[in-house]
Amino acid sequence: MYTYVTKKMQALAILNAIEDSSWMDAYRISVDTETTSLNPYEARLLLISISTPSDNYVFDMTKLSVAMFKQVLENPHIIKLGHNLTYDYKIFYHHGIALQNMHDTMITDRLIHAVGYKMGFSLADVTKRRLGITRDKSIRDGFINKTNSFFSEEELLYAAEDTSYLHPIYEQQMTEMKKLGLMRVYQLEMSIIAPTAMMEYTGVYVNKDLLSQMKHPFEEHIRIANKALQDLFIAHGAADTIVFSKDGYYCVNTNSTQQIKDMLARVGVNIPTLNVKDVQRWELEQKKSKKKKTDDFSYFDIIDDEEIANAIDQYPGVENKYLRALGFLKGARILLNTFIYGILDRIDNTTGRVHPSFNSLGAMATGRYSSTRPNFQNIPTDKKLQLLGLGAYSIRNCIEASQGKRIIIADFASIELVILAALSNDQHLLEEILRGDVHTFVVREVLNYKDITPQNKKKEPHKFWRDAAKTLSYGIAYGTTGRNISETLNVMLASQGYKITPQDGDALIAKWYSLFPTTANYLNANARKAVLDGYVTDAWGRRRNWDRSTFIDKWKRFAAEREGKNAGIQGSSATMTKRAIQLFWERADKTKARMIICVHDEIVVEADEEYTEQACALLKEAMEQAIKEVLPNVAHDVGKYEGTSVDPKVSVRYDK
DNA sequence: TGGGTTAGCGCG
DNA sequence: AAAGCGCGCTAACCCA
Repeated sequence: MYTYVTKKMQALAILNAIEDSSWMDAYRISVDTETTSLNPYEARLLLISISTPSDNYVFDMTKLSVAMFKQVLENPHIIKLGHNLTYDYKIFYHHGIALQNMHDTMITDRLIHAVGYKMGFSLADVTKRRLGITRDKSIRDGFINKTNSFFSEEELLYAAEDTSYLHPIYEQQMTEMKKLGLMRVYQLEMSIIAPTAMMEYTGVYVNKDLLSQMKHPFEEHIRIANKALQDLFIAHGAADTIVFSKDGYYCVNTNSTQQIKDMLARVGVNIPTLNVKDVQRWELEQKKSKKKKTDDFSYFDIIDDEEIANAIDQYPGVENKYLRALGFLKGARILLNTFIYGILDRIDNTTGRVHPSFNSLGAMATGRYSSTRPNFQNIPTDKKLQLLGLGAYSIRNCIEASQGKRIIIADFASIELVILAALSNDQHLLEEILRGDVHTFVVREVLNYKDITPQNKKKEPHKFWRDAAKTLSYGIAYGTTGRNISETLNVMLASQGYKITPQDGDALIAKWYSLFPTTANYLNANARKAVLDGYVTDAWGRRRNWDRSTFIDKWKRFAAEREGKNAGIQGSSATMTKRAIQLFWERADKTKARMIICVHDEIVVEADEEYTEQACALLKEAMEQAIKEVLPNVAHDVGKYEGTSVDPKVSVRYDK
């Protein structure tokens, strides 16, 4: 049963009645919008569906004005239920309405489930799972690009049902969250819907011309590296057929892992996989068995462009010259296709900006944000471009503050070890991190390299050891194994002439654990908890869950142990960032400063030039307060030491 | 032809 | 045989 509302007087009467109910404790309505587009700048509002706990209304927005909804939707005493409210927030904001007091049934279900495997969270999925009702999504899809203003009985009923289901879903969710101790993180998640929606709505200014200028040099690098590989395979007799086209000739599609592996086998390089990690593993084996070289040639003999030949020659990671050229080619290709064409294609026609989606529980197992279309959490650093011999260009520098504004970048510097130490309440580790230099300590005590001092730690060869110590400590926070850490360290320390066996790796982890037994206990306890209880929690009670029935497979169990060690750390880090986002949202002038990107432990804000100083201060304050609230046992030290102080940087672009 | 998966690589 | 955590995107590949 629902009421189809087309007349202004009728609509006002209904909205007034809802407003009158707001004196009730925790009075709630559910809200949904049907629009012609998912882009808030283009979307035409077709229907607004509202359900109270007892009645369903479908408002025909082709006949009614959205302004009359302002009072109800902004009323802080009325809870607004919705599925994926980030979207509805943007739609209403575009019409001058800022939703208040939201309960998002999609985010809440993600929070409750929080598992490491793929699960559906569309309204249809949640309705099916919780109420056993199957929904036909095709009716909803019919609203997109709708040109007329006639609504069928079926469409109206569908809209009304959608909102009516949200009430029983809400009741289930609240009961479950209270039982699971999730209320604190739930409040946090709901409070960042608005800043998340506004981050998407605001978008990021990208200098189109600057980014476009990068196409040609990247294409040249790719063309030359590709030609070099073709020539090599042909010269070494690996080519069956050579195809000639207007762009030159080729014997293999260098994009195809399968074809490349076949070609490599023909020139004597028999390798199972081509990713860097496996290649490094394979190369170590080759060295051990003293196989004779199959790549006895120079890039300078086959590549005319000296600079590119040199860049490939210097490209780090792997030794074998076929594989190195291939790695170089793949690196250049991903940058061109994903980040240059990919971002250019996403510049919005209406705003001239790029509007990525930020999914506040995209990393649904851990609590971190994810970013899509495009992903703004994996923009290459300038170092990557330098390695490709393209250091004259920068993708990050194409992301600019718009006219009269500034970009502010602030991150929690190396917060994960602080979190690990604080969660473990390991006074010794905290002491080393906060008042000393834990990596230098690990160099001396675990790696047994004694020449390092606080003064020379940034100079070679001491820096090598410090980097290795850093890798070991972070590896431990990720639940690394002896075998893995030995391989990683072998690559890092190869130039120093050191070799580490998997057994040595085990010994390093054991030594690290023996120096910080309290932290070791925390990590091992969480590994056990993941397996025995099927969940672990972060500092504010955020849970990550595992399906314990899979643990009869010991490899699944081992994976859960590693994940269990890391989940509390990564979850707490996400909680900290989100708390900072909320505090900044509460305190900053939203018309003068807005978050535009969030990369896990980094918050990027675009602010009016004259408001920059104040925005920096507010951001620093919000982030440092977040550290204190998430890690109360280090609150006393916050702001005093490198690991617990935040130092926002101001620029006209996203440079880091 | 179209959807789902895999391999590889970008970031924290 | 499987072995560091968390993500998303592109091209190739696989199958219907």
